[in-house]
Amino acid sequence: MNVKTLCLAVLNSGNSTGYEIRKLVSEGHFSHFVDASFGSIYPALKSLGDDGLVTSREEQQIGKPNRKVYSITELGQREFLDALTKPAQKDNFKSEFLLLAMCAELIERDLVAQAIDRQIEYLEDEIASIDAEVREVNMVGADWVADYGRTCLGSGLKYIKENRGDLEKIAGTGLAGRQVLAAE
Amino acid sequence: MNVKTLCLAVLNSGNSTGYEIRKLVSEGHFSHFVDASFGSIYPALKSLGDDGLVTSREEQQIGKPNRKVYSITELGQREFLDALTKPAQKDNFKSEFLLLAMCAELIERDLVAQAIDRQIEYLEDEIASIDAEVREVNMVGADWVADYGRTCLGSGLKYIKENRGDLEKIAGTGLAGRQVLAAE
DNA sequence: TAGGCCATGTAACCGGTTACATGATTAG
DNA sequence: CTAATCATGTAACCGGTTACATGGCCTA
Repeated sequence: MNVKTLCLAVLNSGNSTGYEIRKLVSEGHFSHFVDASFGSIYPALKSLGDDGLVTSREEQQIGKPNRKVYSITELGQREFLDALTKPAQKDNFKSEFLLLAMCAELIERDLVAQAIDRQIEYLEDEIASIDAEVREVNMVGADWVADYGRTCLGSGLKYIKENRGDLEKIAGTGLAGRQVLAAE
Repeated sequence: MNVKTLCLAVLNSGNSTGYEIRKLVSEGHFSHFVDASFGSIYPALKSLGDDGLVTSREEQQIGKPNRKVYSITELGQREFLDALTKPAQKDNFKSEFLLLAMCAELIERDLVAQAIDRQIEYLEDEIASIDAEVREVNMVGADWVADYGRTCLGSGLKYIKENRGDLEKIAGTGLAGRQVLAAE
């Protein structure tokens, strides 16, 4: 999923500016499963315009900089539908926390506990922001996606809270055996 | 989390070759929360060697190409611990499926149903491979991580199976209203 | 008056992927 | 006989980020 398609997706549900797309995509409700920054969104929008997939009109504002409102064209809609027709790329998940958890035996207990605390806080924040953001998007599918997110994050959070003891128990147990391993 | 640190993490739990690291990291048990390819792992290993964080020795094999077995040094272990001490980067999750789900109203019902089928299959595969791979890693934390993965993926899978009807119901409902939106 | 928000845009940089080169062995 | 597995490595390329430039308005 490249930034162009992402822009089309957002614009497909209503007109928007580059600034707003970035906000939605990297702070708002979309931010939980996609991401993009100014440096890729503005060029993408420009290129989409060149290809006739979007149009734009400049809007004056009082006391604020002009904004360039983009709308998707029929061609753009077709392009977007096309992109969705081909099998979606698999989900992509990266987690430093899980890497640390995997290596727990080699890390001091305090450090592991700290990492767990931070992860819990992070997951709780994430869930809270889903609740807050879902109202800002006028798409029917948003509620379904929000529920899905709450479910997954919630079950992960519950697992960590209930089983953190097990991880903390094994923390540091590999430190003594390290010399043996190194000598091999 | 860059590839170098990732290599240190793997090597911290035992000696390994570039080939094996890639397998573990992009097909094996690590692959569910990190990723890297040959083109980044081999240069990373080389650079780690230059910095004295790992050592390597070449091993002859009969009927197979030589393998270069890397071991982490004490310096490397310290470096790795250091990397883990600073707060972990937040989890990073990307999902084309959720983007599609979010836009469900603008997509034909069949297409949505198809995407859901594929997502279910993907999640089931993912869970099955966790079960298969966890035995291949000799780290105590692996079981905890595997359980975490099963929990999260399982709850997501369950949600999709139970609520797919709701999503399919709203699929395509936005297609008629599109003209109105475009005219605005 | 300092910092944050609104708002658009560019250029340098970088981490990583893709594809290629090489080649023996083994399984189907 | 073909394809896959083992195994290491390089080079071109690319998508995207980071940081910068610009500047008015509003809030603390």
